[in-house]
Amino acid sequence: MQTSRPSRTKEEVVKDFRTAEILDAARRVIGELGFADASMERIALEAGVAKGTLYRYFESKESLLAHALEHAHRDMITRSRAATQRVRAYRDKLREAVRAVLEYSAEHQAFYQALLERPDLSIDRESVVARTLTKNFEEYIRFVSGLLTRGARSGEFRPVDPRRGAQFLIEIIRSLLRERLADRKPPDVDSDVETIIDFYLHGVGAGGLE
Amino acid sequence: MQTSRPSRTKEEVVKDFRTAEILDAARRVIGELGFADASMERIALEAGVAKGTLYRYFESKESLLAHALEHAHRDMITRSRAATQRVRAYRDKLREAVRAVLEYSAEHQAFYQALLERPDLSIDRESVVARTLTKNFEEYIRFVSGLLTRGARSGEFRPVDPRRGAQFLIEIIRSLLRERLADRKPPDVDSDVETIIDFYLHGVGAGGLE
Amino acid sequence: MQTSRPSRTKEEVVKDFRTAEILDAARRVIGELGFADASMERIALEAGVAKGTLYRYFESKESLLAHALEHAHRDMITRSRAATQRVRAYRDKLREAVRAVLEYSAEHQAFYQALLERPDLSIDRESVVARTLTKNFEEYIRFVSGLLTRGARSGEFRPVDPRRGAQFLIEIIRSLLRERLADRKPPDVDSDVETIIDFYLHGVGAGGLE
Amino acid sequence: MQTSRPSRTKEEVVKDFRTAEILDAARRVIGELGFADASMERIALEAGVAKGTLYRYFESKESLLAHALEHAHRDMITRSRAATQRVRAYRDKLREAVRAVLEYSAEHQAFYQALLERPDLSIDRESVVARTLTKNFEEYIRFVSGLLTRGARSGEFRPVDPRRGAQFLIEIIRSLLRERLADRKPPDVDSDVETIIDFYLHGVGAGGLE
DNA sequence: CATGAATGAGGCTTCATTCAT
DNA sequence: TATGAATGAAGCCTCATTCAT
Repeated sequence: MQTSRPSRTKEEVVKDFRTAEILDAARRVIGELGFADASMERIALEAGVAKGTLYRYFESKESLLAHALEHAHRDMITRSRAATQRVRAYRDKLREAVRAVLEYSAEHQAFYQALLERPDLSIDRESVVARTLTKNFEEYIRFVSGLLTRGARSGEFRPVDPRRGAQFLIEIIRSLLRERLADRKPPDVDSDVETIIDFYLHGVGAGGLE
Repeated sequence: MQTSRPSRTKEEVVKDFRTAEILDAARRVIGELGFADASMERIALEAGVAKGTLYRYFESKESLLAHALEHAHRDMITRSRAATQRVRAYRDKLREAVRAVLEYSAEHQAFYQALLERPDLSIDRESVVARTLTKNFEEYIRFVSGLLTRGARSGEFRPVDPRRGAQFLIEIIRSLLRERLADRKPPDVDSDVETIIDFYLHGVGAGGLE
Repeated sequence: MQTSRPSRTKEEVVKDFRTAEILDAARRVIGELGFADASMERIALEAGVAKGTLYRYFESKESLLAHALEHAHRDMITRSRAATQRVRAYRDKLREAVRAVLEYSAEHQAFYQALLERPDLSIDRESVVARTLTKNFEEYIRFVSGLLTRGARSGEFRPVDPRRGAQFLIEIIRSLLRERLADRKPPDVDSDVETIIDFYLHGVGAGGLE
Repeated sequence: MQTSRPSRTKEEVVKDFRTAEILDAARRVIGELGFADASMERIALEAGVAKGTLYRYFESKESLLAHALEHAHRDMITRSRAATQRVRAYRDKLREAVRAVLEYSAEHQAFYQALLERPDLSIDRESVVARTLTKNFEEYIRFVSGLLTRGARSGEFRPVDPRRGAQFLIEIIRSLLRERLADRKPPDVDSDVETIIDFYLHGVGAGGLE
């Protein structure tokens, strides 16, 4: 009467569930305290498990943090891709990608900064966390620069170096994100999306010859 | 013929020299290992002094790091201001400010990132270091937004929110900086300056209606 | 037949046992080296645990020392009270209180001095340890001066200032204690008790007019 | 014209003067902060000399503290002896000795406690300081017990163990001293002298049989 | 002789990791 | 498998002592 041998045993399901719980807890703790003060103790507390349990799911703190980043990154990039597919024009795709990021961040608060973070002063540069950040960052860069490349081909964008262009967009988003996170009552997402897109498309120049 | 105003005793000169040596050592260590792993032990080693000696010059690790940031920030902003005064047009002022930052960073490598850094995931958010970063960042924001405001009045720039505009520029510079720092052989500064200015003034839009 | 109220889990029992072990180790170390040289390292060694373990039981060195004092003080005052209740006459109560102290100290050696110690030259005067000493000392003062007051009312004692009288008794005890502790073979307790009581009741005067 | 070769050269006089200055400074610092917090830095500051200078006069911190104790002890015992010689009766001698101590302590405040201090919890027991304290204490004990012995021979005192009797007196004095030092406005010396002498001669007993 | 900058041993405390239950 | 007590390396800081000037 048992269901036809599921591809995953009950143990595996439980394990995956716990893993996700822990990663979420890590996300919350990092968001609240920052990387530097996110201790295993605190993460365990937040996850409602014992400290030792964390080591049954992750081999080290480094690994746990790296997975937490990866986890959130997956979430975010999935949303971004989905959002861009709902519209046609590349300007609109860009707009929706920006909106997806801002919305995601609104849900996950401060932690989110780390997603677009690069290997930074704060983190041991040889570390797994650093490599994960770099990898995630690169993936997002490729995603955005893909939009730019195809948008340039379609004539909607100037033919700028797409990698550079993508980087710039990401930085601008992060900058605005930071403000939003600092604000107790940030403006609504739409208005910030427009600010970014307007600036990103037209720059600050008055339009005359340079 | 010698001036009768010694103004600084030999001891003061020596003290200032040592202070600068330590700050430079700190700058190198932070550049190499990041904030999180910059220990007093390591800084002392780099400076060629004993651990205890650091405490003759700075009352705590926090204070030392904060001063290292401040020290570099002063250098950089001084250069930026000077550079902008050598030219008239606001677009040129902007260009020279960007160049000053890139050049300064070329000399001080990775540490430099911290200068434009804001209180970040890596750093205890209540700390003196965090406050110093915020202060420095705010000062640079005011400097750039001053340029934007006056440039807008002169008709060279669109009337965007100057604080936002300044933030965006700084983020773009940081983004490029990061690439330069990662590159073993970064392109020459002029070319990167043009990339930034071009993007910053015109955006990536093709120019049609949005 | 067994009680159904476990009241304390096995973990709590173990915890209490360890706590007591550590406090005893601290007591020995303080007794051996004095407060000033009682380091956490040394206490951990004496207790047979790692340095870090101490911090699972006490939040700081101060707290550990303060609890060690408190721990021993509780022991001692409990015994003193019990001893005084076994006899009627106030002179006898006094005698038994003195005996309790001397006996207790015989068991706990040098550390014991600290129990009757007041915030002293050796200890940071604002510290928790200092406050604990003061508190303990005051409690003992009240206990003794209670005996004096009631004994005076019963006509057994002269109506001296009871607080002063209590202080004097404690100091006399301490003085004798010190000798006992210094001696490898102190005289038996009874004889010292009589010495104290005799002196305390009659003074050194020959009895004529002053 | 120079005075006929003084027994001490000018250098020696200066040296002795400096030595005394430093010892006084140490006395003040110990009185203010206690032994545990009396650092060489602080003593040098108080004495108005450089830290290194202290080591020209004393070979170590230990030695300096021991000499400071010795120095103050000499002062005090000299006064006590002188005071006892101004009167005949042993009860009066005792009274004057007590008064000398209280008066001396009024001048030198908290530091004074250390004079009657015995090797204590606070101090490394093998140390020079500990040995100095013991020595000083013993000397004072001998002084007082001499009074008691001779007073007993003259019939003024009961024939108690003179060493014990001396100890008890010293402890009683210390106890009162402590109160005086804690009080912002201690009662006048005379009244405390009488309290001590009254208690010391007659005890607290009501006079009936024990 | 005097100075005070420099030293470095040693003290307190934190926290990632291990392991017996 | 989960726990959390125990561990000890490593970090920050203090201060007695030394020594070049």
